[in-house]
Amino acid sequence: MEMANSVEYSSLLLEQIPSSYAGIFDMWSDCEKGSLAFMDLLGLHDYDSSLHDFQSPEQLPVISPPQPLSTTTSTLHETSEVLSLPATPNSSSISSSWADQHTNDEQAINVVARQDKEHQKSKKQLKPQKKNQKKQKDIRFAFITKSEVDHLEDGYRWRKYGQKAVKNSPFPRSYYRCTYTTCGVKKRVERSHDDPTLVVTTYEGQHTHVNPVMPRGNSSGLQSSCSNYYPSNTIYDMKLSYFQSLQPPLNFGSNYVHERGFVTSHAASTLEDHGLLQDMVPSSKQVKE
DNA sequence: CGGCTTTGACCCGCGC
DNA sequence: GCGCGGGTCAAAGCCG
Repeated sequence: MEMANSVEYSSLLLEQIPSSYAGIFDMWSDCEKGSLAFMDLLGLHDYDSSLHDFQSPEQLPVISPPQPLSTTTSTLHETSEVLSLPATPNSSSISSSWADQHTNDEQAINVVARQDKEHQKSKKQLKPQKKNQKKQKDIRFAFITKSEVDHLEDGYRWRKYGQKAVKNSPFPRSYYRCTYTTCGVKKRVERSHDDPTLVVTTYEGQHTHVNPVMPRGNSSGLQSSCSNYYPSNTIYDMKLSYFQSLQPPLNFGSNYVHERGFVTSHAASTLEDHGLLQDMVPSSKQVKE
């Protein structure tokens, strides 16, 4: 029943993903409405009992990374440029920089979305507070990244607060919390035991603040709509960018796209000068639209 | 010294 | 009721 809906929903969204979409692997629903769907990846292993109820990884459409994303360090640095990272990404306050972390890594993979009905049967509820928080809007999404580093830089600052061994997996799961005082966003990071090169990152909650790392110039629409908690680049960006391509209501100008260093399939068709971005843009042949 | 990671202990839900 | 597994806490240690 519920599950059926979830699957449907997932399929629906998946269909909208350009197979060549550069690096975006999940979707974020309208943040304004607070109707965010819960995005999860499936089938990696028992990574979350609430996540693996619909497909095996083999069944998932794999989104091929754009060609230029090679595994070399240089390319990855290039990538970081493409993503318009801050000039000083290696801020000591950040657990690790994009460049550092992406040494040798590649881009990600695929995604499946679904509503997280189950998350409510959530875990620990030490305080009523938490209980409520959980029940309210547990925005959650996940994505798989092919990377040698576990903790991918997403522009926010995270503090690790736990690590647990995962059943049936040699790889532990790490728990991070956003360091911003009033922000309760968490994220879990773990490796797939099926394919150790895959890293599953699950975000939980919404940031209630601006990206501390990248107070980038206000680029329009997104600010107003997804406002303060959108990160400046990388994964969140990709996510948002992708979502933009699906749902135009947000004012997502080409400037923004360009500046952000990420081009959705939608935007790509309208942009002429991508510069390095071209590396991230799927060739027209690949774009299914 | 502040911020972060590590890690064992603890809590809780769930299945048997 | 008990054991297991997942999630969190918090003290201790590390590091710049």
